Amino acid sequence: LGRKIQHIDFYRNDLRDRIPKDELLNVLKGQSISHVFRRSKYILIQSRIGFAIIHLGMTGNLTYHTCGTPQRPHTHVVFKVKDATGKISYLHYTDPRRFGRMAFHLGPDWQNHPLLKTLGVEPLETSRLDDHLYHHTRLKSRKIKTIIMDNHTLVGVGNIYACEALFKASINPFKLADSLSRSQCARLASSIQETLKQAIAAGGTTIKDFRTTDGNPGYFAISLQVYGRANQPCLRCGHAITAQVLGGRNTFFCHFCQK
DNA sequence: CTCAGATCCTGTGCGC
DNA sequence: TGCGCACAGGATCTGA
Repeated sequence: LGRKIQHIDFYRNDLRDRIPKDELLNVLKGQSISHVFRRSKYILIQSRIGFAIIHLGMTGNLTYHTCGTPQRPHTHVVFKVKDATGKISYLHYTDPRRFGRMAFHLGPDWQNHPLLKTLGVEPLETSRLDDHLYHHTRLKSRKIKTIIMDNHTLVGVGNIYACEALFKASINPFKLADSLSRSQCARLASSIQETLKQAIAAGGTTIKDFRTTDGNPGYFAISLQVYGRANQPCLRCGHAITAQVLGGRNTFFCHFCQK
């Protein structure tokens, strides 16, 4: 916060989408950073002009360096930053699989950006997530797992946490959404919140690539109850965990515990 | 309305 | 040892 972006170097511009270089320079170059926050998995960096919007995708990360030249392969963007004392540092955007994304928004109304305006609720900032889930599941014949992974319903729940939350709530991922009772919605809502809180407290889930901002892996993987445990015994009942594709994603659950 | 399948991408881990 | 292939995942799009 308060630091000034002096320059941005782009080493390639094809992430998931083309990086809007000129627009990002317009928003950030010569400007000081007034606010940094996130909505869903999008990081927003605010200046007087507008916002840079950054999604890290699967394998993206932002790290500080004293050197402006890329230190690792797959460093695609480098922000040159000056603090109040005049000290220069460099924020490197690195993303091997280039599933990440950079976008921009002019003016203060970031909520209207096309990537952000259709997003559902923040699960940890919604007091009645149970009601929200109940209303969102009525008259829906989709399977419940695809509903909680859909960012139009709520954000932040990817494949790993969807599997874990459904196990915690004892709900079968293939169950049709509108067949969930009110109490099942309540159980699912609190399971989602608990799962996310526990994962955040553990520093996230590292399967392979993920690193926290200090460069360490996240330790939630050791707490996973079902994800990645196909054919291993359910930790609650001992029956074998099932792996089955749902919505194009491998889905892990216990046939016996999850109804 | 819903879903399967494809798409974007690279590192990894497997079988042969 | 080395090659080819399947797989992982967030978000979105197409066609059925």
